[in-house]
Amino acid sequence: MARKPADQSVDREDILWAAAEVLHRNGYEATTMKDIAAQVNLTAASLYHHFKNKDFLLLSVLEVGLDLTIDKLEVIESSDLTCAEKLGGMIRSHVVSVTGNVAVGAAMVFEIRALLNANVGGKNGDGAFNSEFATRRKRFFARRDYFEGLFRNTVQAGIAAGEFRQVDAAIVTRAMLGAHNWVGVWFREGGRLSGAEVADVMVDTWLAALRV
Amino acid sequence: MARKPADQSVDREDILWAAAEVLHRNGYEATTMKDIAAQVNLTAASLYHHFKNKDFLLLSVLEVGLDLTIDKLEVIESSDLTCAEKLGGMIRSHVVSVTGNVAVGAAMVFEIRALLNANVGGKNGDGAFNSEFATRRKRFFARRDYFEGLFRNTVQAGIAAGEFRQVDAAIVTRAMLGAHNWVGVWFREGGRLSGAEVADVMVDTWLAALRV
DNA sequence: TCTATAATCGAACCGCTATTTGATTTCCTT
DNA sequence: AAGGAAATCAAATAGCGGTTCGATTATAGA
Repeated sequence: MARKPADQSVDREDILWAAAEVLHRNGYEATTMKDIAAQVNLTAASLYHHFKNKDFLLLSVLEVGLDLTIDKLEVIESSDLTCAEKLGGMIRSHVVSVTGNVAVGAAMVFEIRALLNANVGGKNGDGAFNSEFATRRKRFFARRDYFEGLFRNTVQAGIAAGEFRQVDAAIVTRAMLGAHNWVGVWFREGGRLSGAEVADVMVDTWLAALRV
Repeated sequence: MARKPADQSVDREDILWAAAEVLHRNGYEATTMKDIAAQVNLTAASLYHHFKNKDFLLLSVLEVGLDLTIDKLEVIESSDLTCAEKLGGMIRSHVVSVTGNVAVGAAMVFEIRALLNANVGGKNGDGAFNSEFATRRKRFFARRDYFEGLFRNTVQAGIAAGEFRQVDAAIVTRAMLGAHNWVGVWFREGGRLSGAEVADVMVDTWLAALRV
């Protein structure tokens, strides 16, 4: 009794982007599987062929977003630029990422709380799921710390090298990331500035804040 | 068939703080009326004597948080300090507010999307509710813009007065507010720094970023 | 003390949402 | 062409959550 399998041209990737978009718009809890499915012309039931359940889908979105961002940062970190040049590059890269894919950027920021609450309280004591989920979630948060560390270490190194003035690197780094994350909230394609231009302002601002 | 009306010592105010706290922990959609009620030893049904419904409760939390913050800022704005002094005071005030009541601070930031989605799509065409809600929501967003304007105008004035270097005031202001908002996410009472100390770092950072 | 009003509760209602299941269709490989 | 695997769907399930309702208790004023 199935009807219009139609396209059958939707893959895991498509669903991930669609989910990121809806998540950005509505937030995890307010996002229904139906919403996500509709975005790719599927029914909610079909999503379960691609993802174990809603929590895994969210986790996958976050993983992809974080991986993409980290990959670019690592290239910069392992270059032989000065700390100021490195930090500038990292800021630009991060902000461009956020403006380039607002959905993923915002999901990264706002849905992490949902990830924390997810799959605890053990509604389904389903060992297999919970175990894999717990592992991947833990790894995600570890990577998130690593991500923050990339920025913080660069700030710290710059201070040590005398390129930056003495500041509380941990706090300043978080201030920086907060500013970047917030971009995902207000940035709109087609506004006064492009993503790259916003990124330039950010680079300028933070290097000014740190200049000795 | 009612049982233990017990205390009867809970007022609207108590519920607001409780709601802010739960909201901060779980987010609007993941927060149930039962959760909020439990926080003040009530049942979900009882909340409806104090608030029309869940959306109004959220809105009230946001209104209170914003009002408190704006009140303090206005005092500073109408003083006769230099722009740098004003901006420093405003930053300190805002950050202290956020660290002092993380719940309200975070709710202000993270639950605004919920407010946007709330009460639209007209499940209940209930004219009275929807109309009052729409009005108050609109006013809330207007005040939110006003709040941002307080900072932006001070930055702008500082540039005009030659106290600050030439920057894109709109973007820098948003960067600033993003940094402050983010504090509500990571700050924990009893950590390495107090709220006031974090605020000091912020003031130092932003004045450094703007110094000519 | 008596009474009106406020605050509270338990229970029930209803809609919505994640998820499962079993059939059906499409697609790839041979 | 044929068969199996993959993708999709409709329908059903189960439970949760906001909200309403009527009854009960507390409280403040006359």
